[in-house]
Amino acid sequence: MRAVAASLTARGERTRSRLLEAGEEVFGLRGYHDASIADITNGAGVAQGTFYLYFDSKRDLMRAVVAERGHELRANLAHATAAVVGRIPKEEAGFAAFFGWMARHRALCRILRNAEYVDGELYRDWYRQLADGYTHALRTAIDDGEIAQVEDVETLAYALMGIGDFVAMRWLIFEDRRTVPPRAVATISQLVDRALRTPSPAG
Amino acid sequence: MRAVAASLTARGERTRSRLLEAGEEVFGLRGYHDASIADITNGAGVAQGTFYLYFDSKRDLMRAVVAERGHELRANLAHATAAVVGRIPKEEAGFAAFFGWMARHRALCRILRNAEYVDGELYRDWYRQLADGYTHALRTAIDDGEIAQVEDVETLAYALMGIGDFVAMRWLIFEDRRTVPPRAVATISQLVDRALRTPSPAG
DNA sequence: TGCTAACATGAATCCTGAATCAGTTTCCAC
DNA sequence: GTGGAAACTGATTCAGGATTCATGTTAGCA
Repeated sequence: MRAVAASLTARGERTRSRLLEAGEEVFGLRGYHDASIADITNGAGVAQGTFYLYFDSKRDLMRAVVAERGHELRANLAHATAAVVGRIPKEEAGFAAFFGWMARHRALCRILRNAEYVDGELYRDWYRQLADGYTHALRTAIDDGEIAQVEDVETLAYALMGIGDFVAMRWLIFEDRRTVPPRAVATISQLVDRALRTPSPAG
Repeated sequence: MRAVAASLTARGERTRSRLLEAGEEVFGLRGYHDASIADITNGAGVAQGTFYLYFDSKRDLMRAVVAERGHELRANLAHATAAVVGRIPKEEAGFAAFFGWMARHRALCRILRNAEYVDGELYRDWYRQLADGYTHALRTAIDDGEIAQVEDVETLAYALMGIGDFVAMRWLIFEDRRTVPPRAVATISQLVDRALRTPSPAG
């Protein structure tokens, strides 16, 4: 029953986008359940009723925030690695881009952990979409002899994602830092290099 | 203002423990916010008022559940690796024990992701306590030349924890399986072995 | 048997906050 | 400059659920 459905003038577009940003911030700060619509509309500088012109419900906003940022992140990662040659250098560029993006969206980092009970599908999809692309890229690299064989490629993808997620969490959330420190990034490079490099020079 | 404080007869102990178990289950199923006290007391087979004889609040129960299970997990991991010789075999035993324990406590796996906004300290402490012990063990192994040097040992600990967490999530939560499949465990063994093994036989 | 403290009950209270709605304001095409 | 559609407003409604409380039940001990 969204009143302002597909159309949206420039003005409406701006308001929607302000709500989206306020939502990201407030959800990140207070968590989904403790974030009130009033908090969000205050943050966006509109009245409470305005909220429902753009989103069906609080949950609907949450979905929109995660979906929107998910697109951005995946596009960002694709762009950051596209020009890099070789899977291992691509991994390093990918981790750097991931940490950079997450540092700029720390709220989202926290939102995601909250998302499972707001919308289970949403939460799974966030990781699955990342994992699917990742798995495919890794499999190609293995087939091309660029990186070492593994028993299960999908597990490799999840393992690498887990590394990124936890190291980001350690610094950006636990310590509330604005960046992941270089020595942490360097450590990941070492690990990835050792874990993925083919045993002998590829033939 | 907990009525039945430190004393607790056998009967009281039993009731408390039933509430704790019901809490773990219901929090895991519905999430912290959607779990009602009524759900929990139903699950435990007691009346609503009884809840407040044992816990100050819903949040207090959450804390108790996480703290109690945290102790169990750490004890379990310590026990599973104690008799194993060598850091890399210890890692394999540790991952196996972690997956086994998590499979038996899938609710907790989901609860944790929810815990950040219920009690931030609680959430951080869960990982920090694991990471601190882990970091110490890895540093010792590096000093002993058992595993390869890394730039930052704590990052290594978080990276390994992230691998375990994500692979557990993939199978136990996303697929709702009762175990992590052997090929996933084998893949992790390969990765850990490659990432940690010293380049040349240790001197 | 009767007494007391521990344990248990569940209806009633009370507050929070999502969603609604009856109107008001802005914008632009004509 | 006027009509109407698109935006916007914020007080009000309403349901859900955490917590309380007045009261009942059990178990062990003199």
